[in-house]
Amino acid sequence: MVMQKRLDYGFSGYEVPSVPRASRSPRGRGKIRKKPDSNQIQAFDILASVAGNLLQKNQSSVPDNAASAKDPRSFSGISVKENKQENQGGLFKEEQLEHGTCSEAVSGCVPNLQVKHENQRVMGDSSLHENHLEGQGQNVLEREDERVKLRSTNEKITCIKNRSDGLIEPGQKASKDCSAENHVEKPSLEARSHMNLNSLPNGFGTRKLVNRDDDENIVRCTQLNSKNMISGSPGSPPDTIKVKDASHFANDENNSGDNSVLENSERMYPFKKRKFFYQTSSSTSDSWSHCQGIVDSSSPRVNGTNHGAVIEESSSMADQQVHPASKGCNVKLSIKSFKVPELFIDIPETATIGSLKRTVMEAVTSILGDELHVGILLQGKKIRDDSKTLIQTGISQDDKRHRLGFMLEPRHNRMSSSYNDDPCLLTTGSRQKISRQSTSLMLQQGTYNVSRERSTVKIENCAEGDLNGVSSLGDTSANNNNMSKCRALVTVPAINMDALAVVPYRRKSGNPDFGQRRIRRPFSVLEVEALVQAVEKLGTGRWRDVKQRAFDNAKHRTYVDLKDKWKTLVHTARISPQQRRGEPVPQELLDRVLAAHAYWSQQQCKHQVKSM
DNA sequence: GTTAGGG
DNA sequence: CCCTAAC
Repeated sequence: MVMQKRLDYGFSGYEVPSVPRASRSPRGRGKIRKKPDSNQIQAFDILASVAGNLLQKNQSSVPDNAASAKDPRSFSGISVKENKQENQGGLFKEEQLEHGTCSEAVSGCVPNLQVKHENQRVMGDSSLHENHLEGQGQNVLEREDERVKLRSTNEKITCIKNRSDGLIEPGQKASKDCSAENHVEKPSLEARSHMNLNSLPNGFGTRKLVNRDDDENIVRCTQLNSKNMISGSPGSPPDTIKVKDASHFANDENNSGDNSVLENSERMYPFKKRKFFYQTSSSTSDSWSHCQGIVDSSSPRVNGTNHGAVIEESSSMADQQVHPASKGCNVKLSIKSFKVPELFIDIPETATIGSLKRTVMEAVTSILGDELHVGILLQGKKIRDDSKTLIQTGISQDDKRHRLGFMLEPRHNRMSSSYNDDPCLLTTGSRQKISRQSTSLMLQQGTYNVSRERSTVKIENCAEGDLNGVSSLGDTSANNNNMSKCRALVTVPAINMDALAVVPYRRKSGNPDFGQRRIRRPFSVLEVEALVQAVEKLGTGRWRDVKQRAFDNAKHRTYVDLKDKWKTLVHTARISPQQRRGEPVPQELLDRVLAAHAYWSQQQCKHQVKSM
């Protein structure tokens, strides 16, 4: 579907100047007040917080799967039996496509995270900058049973298949240093990556990385013929393009078209500001769908198979550890990595590594952006009794291999009940699946145009990031091909934007005590376009209508959000491109913003004058 | 419940 | 995004 005709810059397309109710004169409404303290970190979970920082820093860091190879159950969310398969056995699947494919596990390691108990001192690198996706970390490829696993220490995911792309090939030997097995079960999450929509030329093949979760954590890399992507010529391999969170955000049916929006996401979530709240929610279901953290004894390197997957006390401490009785001995833990749900990524071959990183990061941050609970696993078992001391639990003992694991569990995992306004609302049936893997959105290869079949896209994910629905702009440009076809594995009947845009947290329903700030969800270019279009038509001051018209299905976008976005767009349009941040908004859109803004401002003035 | 604005 | 006065 195409995004709607572009409006002429003329104002002919504007609707009759309906001045907003009671022409609001510049009455100073807002008032200055002290900023809420709500931001204070509340009962927090240092682990979560640290993890957030780390992620923030390493934008694309992907958690390491490695972990508990021994205890697959730790990840979970998924059925236990699946877990039992353990790694080696076939968790990786390879899929071949006509044009070649490859499967790989994608995993990344979060930089070492060290947590010192007692004093809660966090060591380790926590200073990451915000936008540098590149450059850190090294990719490690491992080959296993003909399957290639890719692991990255920091944030890279490499698609191994085509040489043409210059990526590492499976056969190539890559340095490996990361843990080897990580096939633990994890929830799957799909992340669509539409990389720079604007910058990608049309018609490029798309590479798809799929990390599947079902029982296997695998990532498939599929190459598509560029031609196919574009035209979808018959006989061509099915496009496996995925839609990111498949969220279509708004569709204005009336507007001749849908305003579907593709979301580009290239932004990072502001973990800096994010707060993690400790949730006591009881259900620590066995499904740790989100992330699992693995604490590893300090040293990064591991042996053969378990690189860093297991947690140990830091060696330094280990030596000192005395028996349980000894008090006063701090336990140092180094969380080597947190595991995240599987990621499903489709990305054009032409996308840059940076884009890929961003995409992955986005997916990861989306997951982590949720309200999290930290779960502790000791030798595969979840420790639920929060009142136990480390010593009692055995963590402080000198056993060097505690296999202590940290997991980040999204709150909504357990839910099932209150999902009212939660986007995650899916039908019961689908919910079941969801509960199984709360964070995953899986799309299956298929050939269909997302834009039209949105309703069938399914999602199970908690990603908050941008999940707005998106549909390809038919003609607009480079984006078209990107996501021309995708199908969700799990399908939920008619999902609405919400479903697509799964927002993990429930703000008000949960613990009222902790009003959590909503996660930041930058507007995608498509959303901006939809907004602009609506405002052009309706004018400023009718945000509710704008919302209804263009973002009706995007529950996560309130009219206030739209109003705010418009405000920022106007501001953005007025500043120099160099000063703009975030995902670039096409100048053309900004021009429209200014034009519409000027027009409606004028209308408002006229109206006011008239009424005087 | 909306809108407008400052934070 | 949040918060809230003013509607």
